Formats: sequence, C-alpha cells, structure tokens
Amino acid sequence: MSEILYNNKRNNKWGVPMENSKNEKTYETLRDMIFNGDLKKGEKITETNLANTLGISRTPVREAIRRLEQEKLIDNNRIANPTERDYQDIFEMRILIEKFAVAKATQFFSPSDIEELENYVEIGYSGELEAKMDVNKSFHEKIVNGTKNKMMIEYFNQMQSIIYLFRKTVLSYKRPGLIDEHKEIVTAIKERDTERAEKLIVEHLKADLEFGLYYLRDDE
Amino acid sequence: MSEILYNNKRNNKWGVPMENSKNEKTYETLRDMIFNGDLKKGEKITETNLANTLGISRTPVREAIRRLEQEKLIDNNRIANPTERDYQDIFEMRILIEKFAVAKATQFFSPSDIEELENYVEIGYSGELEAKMDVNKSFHEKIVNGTKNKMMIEYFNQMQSIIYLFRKTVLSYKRPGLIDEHKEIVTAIKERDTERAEKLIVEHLKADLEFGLYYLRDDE
DNA sequence: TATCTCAAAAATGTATACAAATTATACTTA
DNA sequence: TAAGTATAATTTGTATACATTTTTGAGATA
Repeated sequence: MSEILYNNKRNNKWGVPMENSKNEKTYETLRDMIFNGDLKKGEKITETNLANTLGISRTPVREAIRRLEQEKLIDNNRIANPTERDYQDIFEMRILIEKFAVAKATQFFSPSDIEELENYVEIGYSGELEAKMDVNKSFHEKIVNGTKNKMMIEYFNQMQSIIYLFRKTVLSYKRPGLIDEHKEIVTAIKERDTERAEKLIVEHLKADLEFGLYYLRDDE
Repeated sequence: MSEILYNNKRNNKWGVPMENSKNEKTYETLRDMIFNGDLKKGEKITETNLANTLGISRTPVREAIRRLEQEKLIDNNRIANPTERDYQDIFEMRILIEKFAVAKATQFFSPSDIEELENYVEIGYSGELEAKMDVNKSFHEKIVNGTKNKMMIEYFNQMQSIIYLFRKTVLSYKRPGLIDEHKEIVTAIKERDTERAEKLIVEHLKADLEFGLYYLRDDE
C-alpha cells in the first residue's frame, strides 16, 4: 500500500504538521484498513470494537472516526459504500475546481512548474502501476495547488480519500488514454491556451468518471 | 442573535439530525460566542478554560472545538481572525459554486422555486435588518440547494460560518443595491437566461466581497 | 540588557469509569 | 406467526484521573 497521506493534520504554531501520535496514527491505520479492505464497504463499526482491535482506548479512535466521517470514509457508524450518485457529485465538484485551477495554470505556471507536470507524464508512461497511481494524483494536485487558494486546496484534498477509494475499486488508473490526456493538458498549459486546457481537463475528468462507473456497475 | 443554524449535525439512521445534547449545544454556544464577540477574534482559548466557563467537562468542548476548526472559526487554539486573503479565497470558491448553481436554477427551477426566491427579494426590501440577513442567506442557500449535489451543498454550508462572520463584521447586508441585484438574478432565472444569471451572480458576489473588504480595512 | 536554562505550571493526549441512550433478545399476546 | 413489549446487553456520551507535551517564568550567565 502506498505511503501517500491524504492528510488533514492539525498544525502547530509554526505551521508544521505535528504527529498527534496515537490520534494521527489511528486515523492513518483506519483509513488504510478501509482502503485495503480490512474494513469492508458497508461494514458496521463500533468505537469499542476498533479500540479493542487496535489495543488502545476509545478516545483516539473516536477522533479518528470523526476525521474519517469528515472525509466520508465513514458514515453512520458504517464504512462508506458510495453510490454512483455520490461519485457523480464528487466529480461535479472536482470539475469545478480543476477547471478553475487549470485556467490559473495556463496564466501563471512557470517553466519549472510545467516541467514538473511533464515529469509526471513521463513517469505515467514508463512507471509501475503503483507509481502511475501516485503520479496521477500528483499531476492533479500540482494543478490545484496552483490556485494558491487554501480553502480550495483543502476541500480538494478532503475529496482525495473518496477518489482514492473509487480508483482503487475500479482500477481507473488503467484507463486507456489517461496519460495521453495528461500530456495534451500540459501542452495546452504550455501554449497558454486557457480555453483548450479547460475543455481538456473537463473531458479528462468526465472520461475518468465514466470509465470508473462502467466497472463499478459490475461490482455491485 | 438569530437562530440560524449553520449546521453540520451528524444524522441518525433515519437521516434526521439528532441533538447530541451537550456536544451539539456546546458547539452552538461556542459558535454564537464567537459570532457575538464574547470570544474575540484572535483570542487564545483552551479546552480547560472553556470547559470551566461552561461548567462541563472537556470532552464535549473538545469535540465542539474540532467542528469549529473544521469551519475555520477556530484555528491553532485561537479564535479565527481571517485575513483579507482568507475572505478572497472563500469568495473565489463561493463564486465557483454559485455560478454553477445558478446555471442549474435557470435550467431546472420550477415556478414555485422561483416564487420562493421572489419572496426573499420582497422581504429583502421590506424587512428589518435581522430579517434581511436571514433572507440573504436563504436566497443563496436556495440557489445552491438547487444543485442537488450533497457534497457541494455541504461545503457551501461549511463556508457559511466564516461568511456570517464577514457580514457581521462589515455589515455588508446594508450594501446599497444588494436586493436589487437579487431581483435581477431572479429575473434572469425566470427568463431562463443562463449566461446572464451567471454573469449577474458573479458580479453580485464580487461586489459583496469588495464592499466588505472596504470596511474591513478600517477595522484593523 | 539579552538570551539561556531548567523547573513549575498549565494544557493537551489518553485511559478509564460511569451515565444515558440505543439496539438486540426473549417473551407475551393478538 | 406477527407484532409488540420489557429487559438485558451493547454502545456511545460525558466526566475524571493520569501521562505526556508545551508553555511560562524566574534566575543564571554572557
């Protein structure tokens, strides 16, 4: 399992994320248990149980659960089992943010920013499956970070957990053309062609969703 | 102080918000203390102190603080003191959402939906200051709810707390033309003129922000 | 005076005990 | 049998005690 942290850590006074030790670790553990299926979709959970399983008290479990509820990985004392509609909603929101972000990118990205994106494309072609997944995330993250809008970036990051679950479920990083589309987007950014970049990223995200939903429908 | 609940309640299995008693009440109390200035912007807070003040244990205070952190009303053990930049970021996000939402409204709002909006405009003209504030919120909320996108609606609601703080600080509901703009937007929706409605709401929100920032600059 | 060090104080993190609420189960009754 | 009801079991909410970390502040030293 990859080491990516879809994080939401609280910051200390220097703005540096701190390890709230148990709290933080519990959150990560539970999140990973959801991702890798140790905790199954729709499964009922209790604080008591999880605390026993992890050999700690309910207090840190409680806080971890609250965070996971925030990210919609837990809902109503159950492990999330997002519906098609849930995914559509998320992608609708994502499209709004990323369309805005890519426009900023065409206006403001420096050559080195663009180089970074090209690098992700490169790895997307050549890397292992695990690397592909990471790099796909980095690609979109890089673009969204370009908004420099703290709130927007935070909301985007919060959505990552569900998006990760989606990708994992439907293996959508295997979708044909995915990296080609990334490449085209970078080209549009490079050419400072805002409208084209917007159009491309919207299509890219819609294709992603459609591909995913197609396989999701078999699963359930 | 108005009774509006910028809520984020957890739901029970029937989807009905439940009163987590102390937890919920503590959240509301603290939020209102922030809104009405009992807790001042930038003021340092501690769980211990608040618990003593409210005459309860730290546990529910803790959870309430977490929720307020989520809404950015508390940050880093201090009552929030948003910067101009923070407000700009929020409005950037808001514009994205509301522009999308108003487009949906022009496409899908029924006569009775539109009537509801007209009603808010009416009260906006005739009502007391308190009512004006409520109705302004209802107006925008109605439009955003029209997206029927749960995630979008939730994020929008989360932003309401900071937006409320902003309005309260700068009395932006007193802005000249505010209700006229609402009226124009309703007209555009009624005429199913998507582009015009989008344009108007974006201008409306930008004007709101500018007006607010103008007065905010004096304050600090 | 400035800043450094270290102990005391205070705050937060975590565990645990108890209370209140919810859920499950066995029994009753129609 | 189905539906309802009362009680037991479980679970979550809240308080409290203790552990660990962070902050404060007094005194030492340059």
